[in-house]
Amino acid sequence: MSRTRNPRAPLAHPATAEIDLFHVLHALADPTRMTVVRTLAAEPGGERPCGTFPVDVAPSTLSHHFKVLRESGLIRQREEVNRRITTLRTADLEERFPGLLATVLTAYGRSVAE
Amino acid sequence: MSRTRNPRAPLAHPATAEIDLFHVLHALADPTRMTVVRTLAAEPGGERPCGTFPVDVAPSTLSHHFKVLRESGLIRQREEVNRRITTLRTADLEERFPGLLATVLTAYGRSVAE
DNA sequence: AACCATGTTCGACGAACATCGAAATAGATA
DNA sequence: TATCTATTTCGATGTTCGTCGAACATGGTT
Repeated sequence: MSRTRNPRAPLAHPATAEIDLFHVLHALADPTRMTVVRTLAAEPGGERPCGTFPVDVAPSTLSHHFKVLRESGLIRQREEVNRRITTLRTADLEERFPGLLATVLTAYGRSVAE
Repeated sequence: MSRTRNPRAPLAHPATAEIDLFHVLHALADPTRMTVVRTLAAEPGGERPCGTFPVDVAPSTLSHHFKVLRESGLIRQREEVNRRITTLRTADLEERFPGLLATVLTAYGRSVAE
């Protein structure tokens, strides 16, 4: 018995009804994670692999942020060939907290525009 | 020279244009602070002294939360006789991030109602 | 002058967080 | 099979956070 790792955990996502507002707000209160969310929201129906986000952190750090986003219910990730594809849970968020995501993204757009 | 304290600092508030979205989201991502905001929002034009909020933390802890809320731009505090009166910066928030506060408060109402 | 009420600052604590580098996993390719 | 690519997990580090109790500041009351 040498290794007791848990590689490739089964990617748990909260159900729509279980999405917690405080977790969502906390997840959005970070520039790197906001960039991820905003990038996904920019292209409707957008999916993209982890490596393609315009963020400036180490891969392991980004992986951590994906976990936070996933567990908060903001994004969904599915396994694919050699990639992990990320999508925004737009509809689920809209069902759980109507208007929240759009309003926050608009607010972010404002603050970027000075 | 014995004491180098700074009692009763002059209560700095960010200008409306300087309100930072990440600070706001972070401030709202805490149950105690959310309770403060929600309590103020519940009564239109509501003002109330610090001691009258339905929260369950030590006075010093609450004071800390007020500081976070004040510095994020969510609340305004003014000195009065022996009290410090707190108000929600509803109009300023609306100007800076339209719809954000209302949407978040509605979302919170939802999550409380299960 | 003592006391009380209100709310703050200070200093400490453990928990959570953002970050990284190294090692590991899994599949595709050479 | 060895290697490359994509991404995660692990372990460590330094920082921020939420919390508290103790002490302090201010002003009204006794």
